[in-house]
Amino acid sequence: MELAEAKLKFIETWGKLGSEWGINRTMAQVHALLLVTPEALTTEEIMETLSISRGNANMTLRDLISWGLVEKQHKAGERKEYFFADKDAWNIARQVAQERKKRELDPMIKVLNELSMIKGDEKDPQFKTFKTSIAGISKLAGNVNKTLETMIKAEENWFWGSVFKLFK
Amino acid sequence: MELAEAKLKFIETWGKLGSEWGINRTMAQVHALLLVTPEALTTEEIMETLSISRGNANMTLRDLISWGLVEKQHKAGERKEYFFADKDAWNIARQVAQERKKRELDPMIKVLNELSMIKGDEKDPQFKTFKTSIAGISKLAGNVNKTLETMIKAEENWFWGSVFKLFK
DNA sequence: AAAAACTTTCATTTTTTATTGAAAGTTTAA
DNA sequence: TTAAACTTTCAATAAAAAATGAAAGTTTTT
Repeated sequence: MELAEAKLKFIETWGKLGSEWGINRTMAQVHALLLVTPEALTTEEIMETLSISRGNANMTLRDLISWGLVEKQHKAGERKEYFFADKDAWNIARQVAQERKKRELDPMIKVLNELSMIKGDEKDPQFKTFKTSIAGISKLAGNVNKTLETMIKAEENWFWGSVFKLFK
Repeated sequence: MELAEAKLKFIETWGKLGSEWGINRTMAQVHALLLVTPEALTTEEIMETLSISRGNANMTLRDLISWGLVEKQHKAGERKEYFFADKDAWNIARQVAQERKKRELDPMIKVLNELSMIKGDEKDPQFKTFKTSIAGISKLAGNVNKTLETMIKAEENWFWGSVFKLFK
């Protein structure tokens, strides 16, 4: 396989994975492109390589920046903005974990806490099932939350080292 | 908050979470409904409660069964099928982990392995960046994979106990 | 063997999500 | 100050995903 072909394959695969996990395919593709590109790229270059419009490229890049996965760069004497992705997989994972926690897990936990409060007749099977199910999901969400907090702060080797020491 | 209201809130929230994670909102809602319902429900009841069509209910339930989250039940002397969800959050998490691993992580790892094979000029920055990025992602994917394998086989208390012993 | 009770399929429609591109906005340079 | 270089916005359009519902399929009962 040629390098060019491999890059395309990676962009396609990363895009597909993203879309399966609720991340806009184009956004994942732009990220993939930047991941396999040593230099920072301009909007123009990204538009051309991925055949997307200026508007799409602009909004996608803004999104990637808001996810903390891409940063703007400026080259001396040039007006254009360049975009560059952190290539470190652990940083990427932490960043994604942090954002999804903030955007999705934290609000979920908030709702679960509200729902846990509900009072009712302990003899009513409807009530009991509700209580028990919510409690179980709350507990799980709490454990995931703690693990993510640890991960977000952790250094890669320490984290996996810790995990695998026990799992062996 | 009334129980009925709380149920609706849970169904809505679970549906939203699902859609953010690439799972059809209706599918997550049907799952949520079954999670807070002690008895098994018929297609008819699900259709009515969630205001969805017969076709949608049928396909969604089949999907949930294929994810291992819901099972069919038959009541003696009745022709209708009833649907019931496992309420155990750890079972649900394991089941989802197992399916997503199979459907998404495993294929990703396969592609990453192919892409890792590529040979080229170590002096070429394009090539070097590609190699390094893919290697980093591969390593991460491998660690996630191992952790999921452990989790899928694990008993809940042992798993979280192990994780938190180290993280403290 | 025909009707009744129920489930599944799938072409069509609806809804949701993503993309386009031209116009408006902004910043720098002439 | 105005033109050039570049970025952002957003109404309109297109594409993708989900939902509908009527017809076809299946199994059981009469």
